[in-house]
Amino acid sequence: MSKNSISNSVIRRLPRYYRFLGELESNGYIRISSRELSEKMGLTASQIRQDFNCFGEFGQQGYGYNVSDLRGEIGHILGLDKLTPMILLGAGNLGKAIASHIDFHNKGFDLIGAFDVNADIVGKQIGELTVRDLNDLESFCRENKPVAAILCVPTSAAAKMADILIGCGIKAFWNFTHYDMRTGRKGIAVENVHLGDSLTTLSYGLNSMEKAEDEASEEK
Amino acid sequence: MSKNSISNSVIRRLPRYYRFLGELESNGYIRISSRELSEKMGLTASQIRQDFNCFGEFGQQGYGYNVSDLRGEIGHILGLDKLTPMILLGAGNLGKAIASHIDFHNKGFDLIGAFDVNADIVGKQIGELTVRDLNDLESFCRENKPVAAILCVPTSAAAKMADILIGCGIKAFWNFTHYDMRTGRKGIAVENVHLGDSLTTLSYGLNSMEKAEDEASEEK
DNA sequence: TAGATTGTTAATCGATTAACAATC
DNA sequence: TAGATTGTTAATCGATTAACAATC
Repeated sequence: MSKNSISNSVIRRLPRYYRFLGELESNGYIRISSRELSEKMGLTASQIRQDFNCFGEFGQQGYGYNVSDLRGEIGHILGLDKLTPMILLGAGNLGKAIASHIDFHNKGFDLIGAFDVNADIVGKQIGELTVRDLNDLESFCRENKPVAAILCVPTSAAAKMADILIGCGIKAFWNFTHYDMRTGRKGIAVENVHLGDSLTTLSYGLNSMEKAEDEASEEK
Repeated sequence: MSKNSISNSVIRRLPRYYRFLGELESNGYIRISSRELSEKMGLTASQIRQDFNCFGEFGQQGYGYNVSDLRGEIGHILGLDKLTPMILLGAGNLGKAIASHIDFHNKGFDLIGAFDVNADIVGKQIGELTVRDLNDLESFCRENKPVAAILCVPTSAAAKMADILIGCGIKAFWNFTHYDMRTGRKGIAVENVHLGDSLTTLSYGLNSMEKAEDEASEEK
């Protein structure tokens, strides 16, 4: 390994760095110091310097970081300077919305196909894509070699679908089902989204806040 | 505070515990030990016991945990035993999909309204809701007192929209825009989803895996 | 050169794991 | 009672913060 493996905490912050640096660049920033960036992002300057130094020396003492260069480096680390072919499984409400809402090219992917089992959906358009029958999946994969997949199928179908896709050569899953795909399978990258858990967390946040306020007001 | 504040790491695991316990319950489990649960969830038994003990003593020595009771306790901690009225802002592709895809009642929320500025969308149905004009937001809030909001508006409109909503009494935000809502504003709960960052993280995972494999094959 | 700011080491803090006494 | 498993304390591990020498 070139730089012995990066911790998950750091990786989770990289997309946000990339996003902020993009905004800074559009706002005309040429350089930025770790202190200034820390204020904008709500982190410490120390953490920012530590994070960047996992990957190399991107800054210059007495000057700071060149915004455009740094953004380029992080983009490269994230693999955004090439396009991985991706397919969508399940073109219902959610799948369709994801497919049309996300700027895939800016995230390092190219959405090249969409599949569903529902005869009412097959043949419909999603942007420039025509939804295909799931029966055509294998032949499509042989021909077009997609490497990544979006799972928007019903949770009950997720595990089986994942196995089929791995058989077709898929190596990365963006999983929107409630099925907990175990990350760390041999040579498979997984990103579980779990919107339901996210909303549940919000419920906790709201309720614990209200509880704290109630207790504060009782203390008078 | 009853049990001095719970760490974020624990909170993030709670929805997943709740989900797994629900599945166990439907599969007929009456009791489960921390060891058995740890194997199913891919955690350590120690961590599970530590987590639960943040909130009280839910188990019984020599026996384990009663699945249904434990699920109830965690549900209560998460605030799932009441319904917080919630509204949707932005009923485009993504907003519509979220609204129809999520089981709000099981996450402690009740979706009671949807709003958009687009005349083509206003008046359309999302499930049982009719999309309203954004101009009607304030009067709707005065009358129906929603407490939570889903932000599916364009990123450029997010900051202003959030301020308006706070003015209308909204206390919890489920934010799907790219605007980084700073969590920890006075009395406001925020859950940022950032689908784009999630996909970017997948790109990193895929690319770093491929790099590792390339290096491994060079080493022969 | 003097001032600024990085890269990096050391100190602190927090979260996870291990161990075991308490007890069902 | 004996066996099992919790609740909880102590040990370890990892991540964040602070400090400062290196250097632009």
